Amino acid sequence: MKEIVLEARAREILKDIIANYILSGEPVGSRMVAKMTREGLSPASVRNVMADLEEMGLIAQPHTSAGRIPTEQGYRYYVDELLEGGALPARDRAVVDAHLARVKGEFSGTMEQVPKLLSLLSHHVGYFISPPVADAILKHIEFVRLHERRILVIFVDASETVSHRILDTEEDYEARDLERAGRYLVEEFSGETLDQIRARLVALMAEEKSTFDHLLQNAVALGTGYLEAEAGERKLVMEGTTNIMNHPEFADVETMRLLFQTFEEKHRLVKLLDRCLDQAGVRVLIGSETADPALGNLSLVASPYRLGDGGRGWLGILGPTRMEYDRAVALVDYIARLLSGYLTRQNG
Amino acid sequence: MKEIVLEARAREILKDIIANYILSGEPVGSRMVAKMTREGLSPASVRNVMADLEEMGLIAQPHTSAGRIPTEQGYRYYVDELLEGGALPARDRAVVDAHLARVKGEFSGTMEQVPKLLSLLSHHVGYFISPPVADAILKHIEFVRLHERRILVIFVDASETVSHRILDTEEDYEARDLERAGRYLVEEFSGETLDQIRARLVALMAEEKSTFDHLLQNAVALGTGYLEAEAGERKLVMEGTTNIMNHPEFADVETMRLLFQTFEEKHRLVKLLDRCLDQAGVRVLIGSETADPALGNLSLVASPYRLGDGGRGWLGILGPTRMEYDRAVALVDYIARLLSGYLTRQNG
DNA sequence: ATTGGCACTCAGCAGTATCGAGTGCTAATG
DNA sequence: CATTAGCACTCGATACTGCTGAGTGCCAAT
Repeated sequence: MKEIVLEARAREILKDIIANYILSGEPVGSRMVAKMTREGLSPASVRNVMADLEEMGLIAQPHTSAGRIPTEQGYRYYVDELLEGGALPARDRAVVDAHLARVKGEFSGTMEQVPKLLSLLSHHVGYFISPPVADAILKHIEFVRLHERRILVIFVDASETVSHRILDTEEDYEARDLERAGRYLVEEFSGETLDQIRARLVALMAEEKSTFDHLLQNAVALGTGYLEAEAGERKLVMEGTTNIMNHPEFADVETMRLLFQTFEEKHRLVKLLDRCLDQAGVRVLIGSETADPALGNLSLVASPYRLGDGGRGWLGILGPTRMEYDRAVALVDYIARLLSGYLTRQNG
Repeated sequence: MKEIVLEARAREILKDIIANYILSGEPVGSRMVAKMTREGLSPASVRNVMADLEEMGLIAQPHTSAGRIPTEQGYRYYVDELLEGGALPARDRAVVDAHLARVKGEFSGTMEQVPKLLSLLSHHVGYFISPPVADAILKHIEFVRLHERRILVIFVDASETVSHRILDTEEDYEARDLERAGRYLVEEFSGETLDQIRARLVALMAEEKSTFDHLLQNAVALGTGYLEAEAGERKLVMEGTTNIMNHPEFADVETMRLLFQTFEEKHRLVKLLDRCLDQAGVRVLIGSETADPALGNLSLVASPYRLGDGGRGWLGILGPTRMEYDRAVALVDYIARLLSGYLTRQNG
């Protein structure tokens, strides 16, 4: 995409148009802008500039006799160039602090609270995506015999996330062996990520094949069984989806139906964010940039967070393209930083 | 409520009106009914009967020059008196059988599949409510030391439901003691419900207070800690909420917003069903009978299921009052019976 | 008891007129 | 030469109109 350069006045006017539209939701006319802008420009002059902005594709008219609304590119420019990254208001910071302090360090509580907070303070949809299980750090693992050839695997992550899975095995294991297998795995691999463990297990098996005793083989078999089942999985929690309905641009029932169906297939959003996994800091995807037609004209504000050394997850806000980006970015950024601090400290 | 008695012809006509309205969603006029009814009644005669039915409050006109639609009482009469309880079509039975066979006996899988099935086959919202935790039967319990004074309790139910909870304790327990405590509880209380266990624990403590060794005290303390935290809790899974949007009677965005907000507070539905816990068999609540204004003109079809001896849960369908009650009832009934069979057998 | 006939009601729809917000262009202005 | 006042024009929104047709209630005829 070619660089867009605007002189000061055009920038000012574009900013006014977008800011106004975000607040009111209605097309902004030249008179309105003329009133807002500091220097007493006449509507006619403003119109000239607006014509230029329209030619550049930054704003558009819904119909001939209407004011202008931002295009996606307009929002893009606004977010990239015109937003001065203010801090989150103290009031909101206090709310976040209070809620997160209560679940400090406990991952499952965090997973509940964060999307609620994001939704509450933004009035949009808040989401929280856990790091991939493959990056989880082993703290404890336990095998429980349920029946013959049916074993419950319980896995505890360094951040105290508990997950479990029922495995149907070929062989029938005895409770005592399972216990020892679990203890062995904890002693040997505690503190490593599942990916690392998997790698070392394979290496160990190749290297010392002959010297393996039955116990170790069991542990390995069960461990890899668990790993394979869980590996790429991530959990997504969304909160406040009904907020979407408050916005007039989604008054159309058909659009809404599509949208909510998308919400039900959560993995889509996860995939979407995986594509920009490399990025650090807050990232904003506007409208069609999400590359998911079902998301229609929604925007996504996302930030990664670090879970100790154990991997990265995502959190953020999903709302209409007409969103208060400054607030949204500040909020997401604040929570992501705070959370990384908590979870990392807790884990060190 | 006073008994309503109708002669054969009125019953026939009422049934035709409601059946037709359920299918078409549009008010049914006298001409329409005259065409359907076997004996060649003229529209004028039908009108007379309709006037009677309206007087009795079973049907109503949305406006003067429109046909009739059923009132809530009309639906009530229809469901109670006019519905011949046909069996679920073989086609649907096959779908249910196929899906449930795959998760046969495994509770967590069932909990996922059942609401999906209900939603899929009814095109409405399917829900599934687990039995209260207090009725769960202990199969295995395990304590894991996470930090000092921070313990993970893992509880496995006879139906292989796994739940866990993190407890912050007063005392710092050693890993070895925790292990022994867990083993003690399993040996002593395995096969009993949490409620029974709680009762016996209290009794034991009162009775042999002096002879208690430290270990047992620990086990009791931890066990009751877990019990108190979890006791009344039940889980609710809902599926297919977007189906609601397909129905024209919910085209209004404001109604829909309210409805979805209600869906987010799941406990409401649970409470609702707890009020009719005594009932056996399929139960139908129509419109305001749900006693929850936010549910607007929705109806609820519900049936309890038995989880072995371990307690009862609920499953069912939530849809517009204009619902194919015969199909819905047959579906809910079939799944509830099938499930009770599976889960009970598995557990014996 | 049933039914044909008839006057009546009323939602929905299409057509029409009006209004006003906002534009683009042009000519006048400092 | 940038700015601006003025003006003709466009077009969505709104309100009013009349028409149509589905459906009713009632009454008199069968």
